[in-house]
Amino acid sequence: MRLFDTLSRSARDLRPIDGSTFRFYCCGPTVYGPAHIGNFRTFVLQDVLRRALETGGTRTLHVRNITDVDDKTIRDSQAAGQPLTDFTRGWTEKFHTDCEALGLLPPHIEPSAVEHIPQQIAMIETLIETGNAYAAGDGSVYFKISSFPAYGRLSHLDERELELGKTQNARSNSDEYAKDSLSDFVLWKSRKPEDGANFWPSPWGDGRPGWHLECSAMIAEYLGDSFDLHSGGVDLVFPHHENEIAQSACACGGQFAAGWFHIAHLLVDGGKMSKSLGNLYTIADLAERGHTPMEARYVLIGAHYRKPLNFTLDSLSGAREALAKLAKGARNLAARAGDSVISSADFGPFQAAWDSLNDDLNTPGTLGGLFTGLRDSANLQGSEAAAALAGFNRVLRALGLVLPEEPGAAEIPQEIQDLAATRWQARAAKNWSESDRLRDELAARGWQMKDGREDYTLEPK
RNA sequence: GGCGGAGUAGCCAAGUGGUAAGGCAAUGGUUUGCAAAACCGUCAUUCGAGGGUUCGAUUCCCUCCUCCGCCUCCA
Repeated sequence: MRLFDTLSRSARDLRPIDGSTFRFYCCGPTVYGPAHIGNFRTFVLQDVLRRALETGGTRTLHVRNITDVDDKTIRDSQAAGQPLTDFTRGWTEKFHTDCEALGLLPPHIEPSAVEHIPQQIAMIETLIETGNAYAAGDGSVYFKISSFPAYGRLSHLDERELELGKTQNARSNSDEYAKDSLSDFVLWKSRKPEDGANFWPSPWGDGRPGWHLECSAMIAEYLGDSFDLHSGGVDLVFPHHENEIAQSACACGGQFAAGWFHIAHLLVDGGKMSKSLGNLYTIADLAERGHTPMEARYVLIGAHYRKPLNFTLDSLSGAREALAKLAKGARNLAARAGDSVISSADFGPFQAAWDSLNDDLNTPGTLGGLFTGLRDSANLQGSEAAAALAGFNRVLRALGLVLPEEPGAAEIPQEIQDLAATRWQARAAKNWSESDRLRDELAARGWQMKDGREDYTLEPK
């Protein structure tokens, strides 16, 4: 597996640095509302990466956090009149439901920020001891950027116009007086009235951890000072991941993340997604429009992760047809395979699809490879068909796609079956008007009758 | 303004220094009482615009246009 690394700006082979398990961390959701499809683009691509590694025989350790204490969770929990933990638990459960629907493998470890306050305080103490952080007069603690010369490497700060402190001058910020440098970022936020009951005691007084610190502390707890890959949406490159590097390098030593995997943003109808434009979709929103989570997953992997993806509702309909076509192809292949035993473990006609996936996670190329692979295996029989089907299924699992099943007769309501039978008789009697009327009635009830030469089938529309 | 990314058929979207995968939609045919479904076909002389390098560029270089993201707590 080769993957583009944000830090070195080059594709690198992914091999576990400990020689056995590929350990990676993903910045998880802030649980103050339902996650939207833009969030899920990131989580789905991270899931595909994991599945591809595992399909290729690499063991993984996947850590993804839950951000359950920050400005937004505190603000909205109070607006909802709920204790913070009750509020975030509800949204965490909703997130898990959506993840399962989208076929995301649960992370091996899913730590939450509020459950790691002591670790965060300990990390701040270390940073103060090493001279990388300082307590300000108001009870907040800040990271001293000037103490870490490597600051800005990930986001190429030295190549940017941003002169630390300059752009902040015009900004009104009540904390400014307390910082040595305007660019220093907060590790511990002193308690404020609007925080309500959400504060914790610390050596610097009551308060709560800063957002950036949460990830660093949880990474140190579960992955140590060095691990294989850190991942998130592109918007996290600066300042979040830049700050994590500074905190962790100074507090823990080690190399921190050996590689960085950032997923580009999702656009809707060619523009930015936002609530005010009414184009911010959740999984529930799509379900209301009759689209399944698997259709959403297909769309989300339909573009390369480093390119913006233009999401449209039409693309979901296209995904439905594409998934149905894959399912049909797989059924045809299975029928030709019969009871044959698989004799080889390679990908056969789906080798190109597998190669695409391992070439910087080229998911659209992989999807194309599935269709061409099915086309190229159209004449395979017996064990050759069985081997091809095995390759197809391995690639499909690596993508995390689950194909729609053909509806069984048992799922069709009796009254629908009766209507269909009546129509079939009318049709046999060449009573075309009655036949067409019953066909329309079935359609109105959501069922499509497909006429065959000897028999018919019913499918939900 | 700085940094980063993107512009490929009606839509979504791969890819390559040697002449454009795949999906959706559309459309022709077979089939059908008519449809649908199914099956077999068709569907970019061209890759934002203009220059340059090259035997040859969509792919490399330059300029320009447009769009998106980040620039202190947004995946």
